[in-house]
Amino acid sequence: MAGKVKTRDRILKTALALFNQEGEHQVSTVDIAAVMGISPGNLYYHFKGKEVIIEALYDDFEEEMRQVLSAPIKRALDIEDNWVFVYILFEEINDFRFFYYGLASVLERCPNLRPRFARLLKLKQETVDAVLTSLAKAGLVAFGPGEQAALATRLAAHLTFWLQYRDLTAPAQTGKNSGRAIINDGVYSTMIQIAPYIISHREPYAALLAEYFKKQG
Amino acid sequence: MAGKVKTRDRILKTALALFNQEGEHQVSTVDIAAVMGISPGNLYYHFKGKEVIIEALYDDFEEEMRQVLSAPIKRALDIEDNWVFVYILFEEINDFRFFYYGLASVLERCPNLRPRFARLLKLKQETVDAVLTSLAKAGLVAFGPGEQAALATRLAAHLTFWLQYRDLTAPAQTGKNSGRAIINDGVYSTMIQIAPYIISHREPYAALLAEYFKKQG
DNA sequence: GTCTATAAATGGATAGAC
DNA sequence: GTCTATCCATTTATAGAC
Repeated sequence: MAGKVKTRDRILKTALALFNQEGEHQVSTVDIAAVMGISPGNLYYHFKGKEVIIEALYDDFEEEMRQVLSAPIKRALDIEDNWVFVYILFEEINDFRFFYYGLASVLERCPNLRPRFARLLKLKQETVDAVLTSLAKAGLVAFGPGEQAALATRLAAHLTFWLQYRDLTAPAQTGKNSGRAIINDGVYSTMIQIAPYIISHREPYAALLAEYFKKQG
Repeated sequence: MAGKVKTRDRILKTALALFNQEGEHQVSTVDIAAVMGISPGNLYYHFKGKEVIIEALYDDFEEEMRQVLSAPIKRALDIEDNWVFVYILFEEINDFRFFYYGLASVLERCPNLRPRFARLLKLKQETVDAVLTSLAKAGLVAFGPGEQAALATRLAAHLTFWLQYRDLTAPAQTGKNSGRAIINDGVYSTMIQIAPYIISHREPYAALLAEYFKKQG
């Protein structure tokens, strides 16, 4: 009764897991049904097709992402808070990584997701920009003309393409907690891009970076 | 006789054009044959399948790319030379843009292209690093510890993902010379990332950037 | 080298019984 | 809500005639 999970939700959960594992366009609706042990017809009763499933998953993703991105708006973050913030951001992206690995495929299949994804990218960029502004106001960082906007743009792009980049440069780790390693690398490669602009407490920041780097080694 | 283009080459040329226009996985072998006005059977006589076509195209791309990337090794470049260098790099990428737009799809279909693409990315990064070294030696730029390597890495990634990023942020321009605009934006967004590290001739560089920006407006 | 015809395989989708 | 059975469309791939 109360513990019984609805088939609709099980479909979404299974689809997400399979998409993340194999890539969206390698997984058919029949595959999803087969893994769940239900019939394709049953699956089609709940979702008219694969597009609808993907869009439903995107709804979930966008909602969670917007929530995460609202954190720095609510209150200013110090450097360590930002560390955690970026970590959570990457965790969220990693949870729905099939969007990021197969971006082109997904947007081809679901063209109406394109403007939504673009808007989310813009929101990332604006959020990062706001964070940088608050860091600058706190006197921790300083930017030359245009540098802050450029950095915000770059970091938003970095968030978006990091998984693809990492997949290309590092061997595809199939290990247990390889997800952790990928996230850690992502956080590190993000934070190090801020380093050149730091004007006070440079040493603690460098130490933090070094320690973080050691932990993931 | 001498003017007669071999069918094999026409297939490659047509496939490349279609892939770039519509995206690789939207174009079937039948489509290619139809556009050329030959039969699918004939196409299969020349290429065993789509993979083989894609790999042949990648052979061409890699060869040209390696040639372009060898330029800065042969002789040191000044700032203006580098401008041209980056422009040619983006032109080359744009000529085979279907690899970059649908990277995940392509690598799923042709897994043996993955290590080759990864090696090419590494070569880009090493080349950029060499260019930065020569600029630093000429006293035009200066880097803190680790900054040069980080910048080289970022620029190589930028070259690789620029098309995807631009496609997401800017409306898909179907105009005549939209390719030019995309390339110009790519060059600009690359060169501006070097700006923070310039220590001499800052003004001429800024002027160059501004002028370039005006041209593409 | 090139064609026609057709096979084989897949993935998306629906109808109707239970 | 769920299943079985089936159909349709697309794409890849091959056989054999010209």
